[in-house]
Amino acid sequence: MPRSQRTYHRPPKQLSCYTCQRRHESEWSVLTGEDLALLERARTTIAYGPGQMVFAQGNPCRGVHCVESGTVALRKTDAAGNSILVRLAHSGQTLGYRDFFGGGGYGCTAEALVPSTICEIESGALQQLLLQNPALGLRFLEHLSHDLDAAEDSILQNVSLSVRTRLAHLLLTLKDRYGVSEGETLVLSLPMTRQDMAALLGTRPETIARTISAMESDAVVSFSGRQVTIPSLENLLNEIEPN
Amino acid sequence: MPRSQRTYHRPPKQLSCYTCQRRHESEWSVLTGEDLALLERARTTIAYGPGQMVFAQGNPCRGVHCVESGTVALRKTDAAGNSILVRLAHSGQTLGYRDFFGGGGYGCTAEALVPSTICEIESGALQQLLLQNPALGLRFLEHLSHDLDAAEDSILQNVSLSVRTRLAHLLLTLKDRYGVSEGETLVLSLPMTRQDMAALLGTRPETIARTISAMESDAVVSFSGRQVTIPSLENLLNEIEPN
DNA sequence: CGCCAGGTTGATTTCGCTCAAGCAATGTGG
DNA sequence: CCACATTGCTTGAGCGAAATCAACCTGGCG
Repeated sequence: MPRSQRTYHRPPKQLSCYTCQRRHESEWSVLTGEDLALLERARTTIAYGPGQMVFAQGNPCRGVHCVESGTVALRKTDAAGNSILVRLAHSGQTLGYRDFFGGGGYGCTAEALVPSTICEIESGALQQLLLQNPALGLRFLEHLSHDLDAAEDSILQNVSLSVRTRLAHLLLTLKDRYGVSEGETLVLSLPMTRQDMAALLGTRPETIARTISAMESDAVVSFSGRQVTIPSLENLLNEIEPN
Repeated sequence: MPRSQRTYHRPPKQLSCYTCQRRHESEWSVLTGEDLALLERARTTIAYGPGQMVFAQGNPCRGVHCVESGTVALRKTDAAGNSILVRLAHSGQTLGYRDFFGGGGYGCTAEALVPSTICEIESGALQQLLLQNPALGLRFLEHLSHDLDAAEDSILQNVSLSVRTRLAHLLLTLKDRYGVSEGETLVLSLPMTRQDMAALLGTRPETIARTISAMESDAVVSFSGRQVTIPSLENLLNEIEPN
């Protein structure tokens, strides 16, 4: 359950697809001229606070969502109420395309973890763009392929690797985006709670806590709230190659 | 390791995209006229025997593959040698599109489980078709979206459900394609070994054997080689709703 | 101040893995 | 045609990683 479902929105600063730096990293980079103008017209920008929901699993898909800034968690819940954190989405990434193409409702719930600015592209315009510009579809195909690849890797990881190894993997993927290097040591500030980490690794919060203290007593990492200190990247890398 | 990697091929009977019944269930159903003619020209048909490899993980992607008849297993192996069966592909389904769109090599190995006839569509032609006909790309986007959805469901299942429940799920999904109803009881002939079932559920062959005998002593199912008898579908359905 | 969600720690249990042995069916070569 | 290897399957014994249940701590906040 997201911390807050209130519809409080920070007033977004003025954005435009023409000036958006993120656009060049995204699928929309293939658009020019009239196509880009259509995108601009179909866009709505909304600012979300931490804990606010961007869209909810099962709701009809309104369009796709571009993260201009911030971090968004995608959660999936099954009928029995079990839930996992499918993945994190960062600035420059597009959300909800899976649901747009697949039809039906959203397959997961999206929740902003930190203050985030997100543009929403309305379905009709997107449909039109895709039919006008095959290159856009190809970009989405590429994106979706990589996501599928990542999902399959994640299945394989879950069945074959220990929680400790998976946690090491997670920290290593987070370091690029949230880490600051201070000489030899590396400091990262986690964008999420331990419960979220547990949901991401397909385990329980207690297990995360235990694994963290085990790694701390081996001096591989040092946690303090959401601050993680990694004295030697070398040691952390050794965690994922146990042989 | 596939049973056989010999390049022995049964002579395929003459096929054509124009007469292919499977085409209407597939992405290619949106093609007409010159596009369809291009598809026909880019097609090569190959017949595979059980255990033969259609393509291997890591190899460069030659194009996409359409299953005209048969059943194909898609396996994925990680660096440490752990392997899972990602999914099964049946007649009318297209394989290798993920790898085509994502670039790089094939992300998994495809192996025919039963005698199968598979058409290969060469990359260049596919690229051209996608640029000429945006609707084709949309069909692939839809397909890929569903696959991603299935992969995420599978992650959720693996972490939250017991092997017994997952096995019940598997039998229920197989019943539509491989089951024959005999009055009240249902008989299905599995297209795969128990080892494959284990790989599909992310577990070990021993665990599958144990789970099967547990379910047999509860009279939910009855196995005899690859023949499974389900006296009451009701009972099997109860397995997946334990409350 | 007390509440509460998030986090930690401990004790116990359990599910599934590992290792190991044995069996049946199939295939192979002498 | 038999001896032997191979492959798939089953069963047993023991173990271990992680889940569960439960208590307790901590910091933020109304």
